[in-house]
Amino acid sequence: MKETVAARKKRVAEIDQVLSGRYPETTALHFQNIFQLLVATILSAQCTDERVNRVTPGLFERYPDAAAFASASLVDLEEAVHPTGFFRQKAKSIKTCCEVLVRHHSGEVPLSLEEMVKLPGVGRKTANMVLGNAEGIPGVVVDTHVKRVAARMGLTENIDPDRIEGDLARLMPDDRWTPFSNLVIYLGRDKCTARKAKCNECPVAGMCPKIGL
DNA sequence: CTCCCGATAT
DNA sequence: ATATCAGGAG
Repeated sequence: MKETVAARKKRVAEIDQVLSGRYPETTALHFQNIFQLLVATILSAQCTDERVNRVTPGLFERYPDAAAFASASLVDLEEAVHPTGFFRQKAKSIKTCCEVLVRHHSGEVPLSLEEMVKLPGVGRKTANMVLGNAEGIPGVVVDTHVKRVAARMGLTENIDPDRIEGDLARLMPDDRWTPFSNLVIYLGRDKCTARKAKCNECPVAGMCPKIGL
């Protein structure tokens, strides 16, 4: 029988509560300000945070702000971000993004989703992640982990990330959007992995239809 | 839909 | 050998 919206909301609240207790601190990307988090998040595409964190300290020492990246040599930048993969793409994204920041935003990261998404190399996932974690502006982050876990746990029937974002947003108050996203991402990396999910070790297995609702 | 990149898990 | 990894652009 089909789960009601109210029942699903309650289940989400329980999942949120259990994960909050289990994973008190989930921020994995190292940053000191919103600009650094933006750059780090662009670098994190299809790559682990660990590899990103290995690169960013030296990167921000060499390029402290948007102006520095905007005037950087593309070849140097490519070399600096090389270990994170997709290095040509990412170097170009960061450089052109910083050029836009300098040209149209006084070198500062705009604090709205609509403006951030206009930046080259920045989509909704990146914008929501950055605004939520650096500025406390609520947003559901739908990355590959959230997409997978939400589907497995029966929190959405959609495949499209934008629709999943809407589905999850409607299931909880907006002040839980960012924390819940972080928790689910952590769970996705830790237990609910893409290839071989460790359901026997999962703290919210009891709330997952895959195990038994 | 493909492409970008390379390491690692399976 | 192949799928996947904190995706987004063309």
